[in-house]
Amino acid sequence: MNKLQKIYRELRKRHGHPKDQWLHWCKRPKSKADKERVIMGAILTQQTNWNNVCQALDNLNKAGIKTLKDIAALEKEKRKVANLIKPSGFYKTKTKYLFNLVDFLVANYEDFEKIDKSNLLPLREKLIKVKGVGKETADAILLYAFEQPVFVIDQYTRRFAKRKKITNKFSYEHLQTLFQTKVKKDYRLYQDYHALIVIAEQHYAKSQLYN
DNA sequence: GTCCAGGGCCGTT
DNA sequence: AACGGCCATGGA
Repeated sequence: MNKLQKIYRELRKRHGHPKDQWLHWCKRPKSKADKERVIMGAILTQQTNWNNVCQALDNLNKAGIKTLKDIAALEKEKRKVANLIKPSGFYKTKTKYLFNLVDFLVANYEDFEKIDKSNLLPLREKLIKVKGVGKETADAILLYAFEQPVFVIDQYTRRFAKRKKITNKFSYEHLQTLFQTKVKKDYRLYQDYHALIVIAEQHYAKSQLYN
């Protein structure tokens, strides 16, 4: 058993199974609606705290905007969307990014639950070409919506890797390759592992608060 | 009032 | 390739 596998066991021992908890605020995305919400969240959460993202998603929901198609249909009323997502910050940029992504997905992957998952490699490249979608956002979409065994590298993962001295190189590629080669390729495991990293880092941050 | 949060783009070296 | 400025809100 390698180090990353041991760490996963320790995390499970200490924090239990993340169960349906994903990223502390949202259930493991199972239904198509959940997955579409995760896709919206992937843009809204860029450099933004979850409380603000929740408010934005809540605003969209209350306005009856629940699916990617709902957003795509508002092509002529982007201001409306912009106002609803204001709490998530950077709202003018994020409105553009959101429409870029939604337009791409609706046009090419509308029924993304039924597409051929044996040939998804090019999808990551296509996603990254969408203006506003970088590596992390693309990988979050692949892991949570397309259920691909892709390890998402974010600030929490980086801090965790540093704190645990998992490696001494922290580039996106290096960390991702590390996790993906040392941890069994299973999207559910990657989702759980990542959720546990977030939980662990939040615990750690709290414990450091009074030091 | 100040600081910062789960990125990504763009211009400059 | 690497770095810095920028985007904006709400909670601590």
